Amino acid sequence: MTYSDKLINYYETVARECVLGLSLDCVIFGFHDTRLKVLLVRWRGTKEWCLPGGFIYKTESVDAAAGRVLYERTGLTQLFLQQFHLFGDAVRYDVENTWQRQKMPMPFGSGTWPSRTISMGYYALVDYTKVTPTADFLSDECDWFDVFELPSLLYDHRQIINVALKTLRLQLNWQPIGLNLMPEKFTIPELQRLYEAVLGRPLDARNFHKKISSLSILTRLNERRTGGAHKSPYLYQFDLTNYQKALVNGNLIFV
Amino acid sequence: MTYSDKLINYYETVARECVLGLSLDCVIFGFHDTRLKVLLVRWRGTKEWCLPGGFIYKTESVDAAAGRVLYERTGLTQLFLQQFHLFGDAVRYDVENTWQRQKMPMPFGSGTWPSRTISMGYYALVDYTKVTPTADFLSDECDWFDVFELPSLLYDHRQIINVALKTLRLQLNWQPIGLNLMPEKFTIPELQRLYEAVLGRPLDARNFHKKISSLSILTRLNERRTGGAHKSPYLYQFDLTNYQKALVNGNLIFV
DNA sequence: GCAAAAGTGTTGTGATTACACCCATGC
DNA sequence: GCATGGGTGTAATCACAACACTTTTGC
Repeated sequence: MTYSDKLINYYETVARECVLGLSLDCVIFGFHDTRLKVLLVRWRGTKEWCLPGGFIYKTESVDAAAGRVLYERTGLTQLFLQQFHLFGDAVRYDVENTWQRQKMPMPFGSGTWPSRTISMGYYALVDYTKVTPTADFLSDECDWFDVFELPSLLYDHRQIINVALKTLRLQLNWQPIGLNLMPEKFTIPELQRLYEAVLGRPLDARNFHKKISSLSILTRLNERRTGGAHKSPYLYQFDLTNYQKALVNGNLIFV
Repeated sequence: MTYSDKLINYYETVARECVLGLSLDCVIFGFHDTRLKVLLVRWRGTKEWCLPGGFIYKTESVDAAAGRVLYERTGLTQLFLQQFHLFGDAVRYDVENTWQRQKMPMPFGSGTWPSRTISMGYYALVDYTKVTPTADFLSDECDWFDVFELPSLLYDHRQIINVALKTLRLQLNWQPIGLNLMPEKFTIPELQRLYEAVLGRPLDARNFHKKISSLSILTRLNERRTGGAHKSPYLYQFDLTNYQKALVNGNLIFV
């Protein structure tokens, strides 16, 4: 059985068992080395990348389907995962061009397969250090990219990432961004780098420290991060109880 | 041809021409007599109400489909219309119970019709005075209801309205709520009633007046609203240029 | 005249911003 | 010892919340 046959077989299975005409695209954000990252997969046999995505089983909730896609690519469960936009334009991208770039028999126009696909966008925030990027049946590779240095993307996925980033910025104050993107232990300057990476502008270290401290959402550990050619910063971890309270009160403001 | 036959015919047409398994529900907010209103339709031959909704033609954008549904129920075009949530639980409501309450042959389980429906929620803000509520093929009646005094609703539509209201409250500061819900000319106390209706709590008249004035988004007209047994308030209208600026700056804050 | 709502200003408080120096570490 | 980044406090400004009385109108 050639890969091409397998692919056709795959689309037949999807057409039988999944909701037709609706798909998911997941923008998975991570944070590493002062940069905001996004997880992409490389389409099999090509140099084209795209967002991890998938279909929804007929008896599965849409949120659960998004969780499943994320688990398959990252190995993580219980992620921070959130709807952000339904991409439903009548013509979202150049189907012909995309088909050629994917170098694969695509099911478009086959009768059972719809000629256009509506896609629900989810974004996820994950701890970069805990992710094991894993390719799937349709892809050769799965890897992180700097959100400001993206490769050539299939479909309208660049636009989807832009909308996700815009949403992330708006929700920075109301959502547990730090909690989900940082590793368990981290320093305050590292957390500041995350906020700076998301907002795209520098923040004042003293004001950041003061603000974070005033929220009582962090616990200082009796450990320091050593190795840098400078004063060793303290390590912190989130105080979950107080973090929840601060979120409910909408106090996490860095606009 | 009986109505029942027509209904079956309708669902067959939808199955042929529309995206299957995905529908729209529109929460249309209006403001009248100091109360926040929502537009509902009464299911034909029953006392059950539900949100105006519809399906998406295969070649139509989802946003355009929502605009179409709204036009059909209100007669308005160019409405403020916004996605707010995708309702995609595997089991959203008791299908059997709903079917009985609708007293109609429903297409569920007919083979071509999917056994579950995912629904995209849109909310719209409209000028109550300009709306002509119009029933459709599936409904006997279309009318406004106080958002806090809703009748018995089909499906999970009460929950959808709750989510829409929550979204509206969150977006009160960032979206042109007043511009879309108020008639062309209005008084500042009337605008204050709208904010109070959305937020569900009273606001201080002096602070409200001061805040609104400081934004320079209103133009005072040389007219007053007469007829009340009290001092006649000035009429105002929105200064669109400055309104847009204030929105971009995120200044419209009444949290 | 009287009831009902409109219109208006000041003050206190809390949050945000701007800003500069010393300290610890690795090399 | 020196370069690098970490850690810390104060003062000015701004936005928001609390608060009371006079004016206008219809009846």
